[in-house]
Amino acid sequence: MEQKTDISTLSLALMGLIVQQPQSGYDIRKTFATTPMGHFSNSPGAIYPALKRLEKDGWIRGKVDDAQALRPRKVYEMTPRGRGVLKRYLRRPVTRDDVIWRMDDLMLRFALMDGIVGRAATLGFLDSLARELEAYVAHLRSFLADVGASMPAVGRLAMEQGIESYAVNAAWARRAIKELETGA
Amino acid sequence: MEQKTDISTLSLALMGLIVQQPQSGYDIRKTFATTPMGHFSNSPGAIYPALKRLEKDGWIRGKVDDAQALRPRKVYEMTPRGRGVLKRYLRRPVTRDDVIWRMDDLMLRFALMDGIVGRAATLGFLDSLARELEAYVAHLRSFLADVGASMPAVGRLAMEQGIESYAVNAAWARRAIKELETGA
DNA sequence: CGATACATGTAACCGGTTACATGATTTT
DNA sequence: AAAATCATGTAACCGGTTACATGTATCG
Repeated sequence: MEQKTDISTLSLALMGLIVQQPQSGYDIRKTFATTPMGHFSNSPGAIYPALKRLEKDGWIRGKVDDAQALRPRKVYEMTPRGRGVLKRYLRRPVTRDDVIWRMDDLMLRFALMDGIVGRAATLGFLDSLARELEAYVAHLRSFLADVGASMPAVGRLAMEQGIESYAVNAAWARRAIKELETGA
Repeated sequence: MEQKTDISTLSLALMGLIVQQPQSGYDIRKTFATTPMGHFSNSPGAIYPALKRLEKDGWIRGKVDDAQALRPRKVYEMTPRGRGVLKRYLRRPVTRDDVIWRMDDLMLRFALMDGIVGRAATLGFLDSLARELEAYVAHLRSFLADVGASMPAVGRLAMEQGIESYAVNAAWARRAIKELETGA
């Protein structure tokens, strides 16, 4: 029995909302439309099919709620199996590839994990995130030091923008660790 | 005669390399593999089909170079039509949607535009980029001020990360303007 | 009566990812 | 002889985007 371990960022966002409180696709769309969570999509043509897939995989379960709505709503809730998959996914180590290719995904994982796998795991996550970011920043800086002189000004500036972005994320992660350790 | 105006980030990166110097898919892959440009893809299954599409659209033209290679290389060069499309694309105004959904694309546009549409356009681009970023940061900050108190600590921290990223990009854009104005 | 909110969906399209194929030459 | 380099590609799959479809109920 092979275990599928890959989850798209959108699916992760959907599960992250559903795990906090059972809700319908429409509810999710409203959240996406009114908060920065909308960063993860805003089109029904992505959300409804994604919910179907999650249901087909047995990670969420939809119940038709015909009670008082104009049109029957389908309220999804997490299955135990889905919770397990989600926990495993959230506990995956942070890789270099993640920080290069999937920063969005990492931030979403961070936002969800505290409530699902606990504070200790969150702190560990932030620490490894900071390490990977710092290592990557060092790599980019040395690349820039090597070839920067021979690059046109705009090329150098573009690289600096990238480096600064990663660096500010690393600093943020360090600060987040402190806040979570001292705060509640 | 409708004019297609949409260009994927990968296609833009390909044209950006080819416009600077005619080259083959393999050359491009090497650049992607050894520089941060690799951020825009690294798989032949994306690059070769994308080159074919660009050729089919008449934006680039490939010539087989059978000279001394082990296996014949196909060297692509820009067509006048392709140059026109590229210029028009690079001159498009910066929108709010761009900064939310396509920051990568914006940075690539910045890196390419100086050489293709000139310094003045680049400075104008940076100014409107900074404005859009600052406006979006203000929007996010006011959202956070409204609902931040009622959010869990990790939610607030996640939002702060996003805000800081945009803010550092805005500051970078302002600094880039100064450097490009005073430098060469 | 028309617009808006509620609520869920489908179909066509596009393009990126993964994995594999091909085949010559040079290096170990 | 095996592995790596040069160089280009294809096929299957997946999932996101866009645009459209559907139907009720309430509000102005």
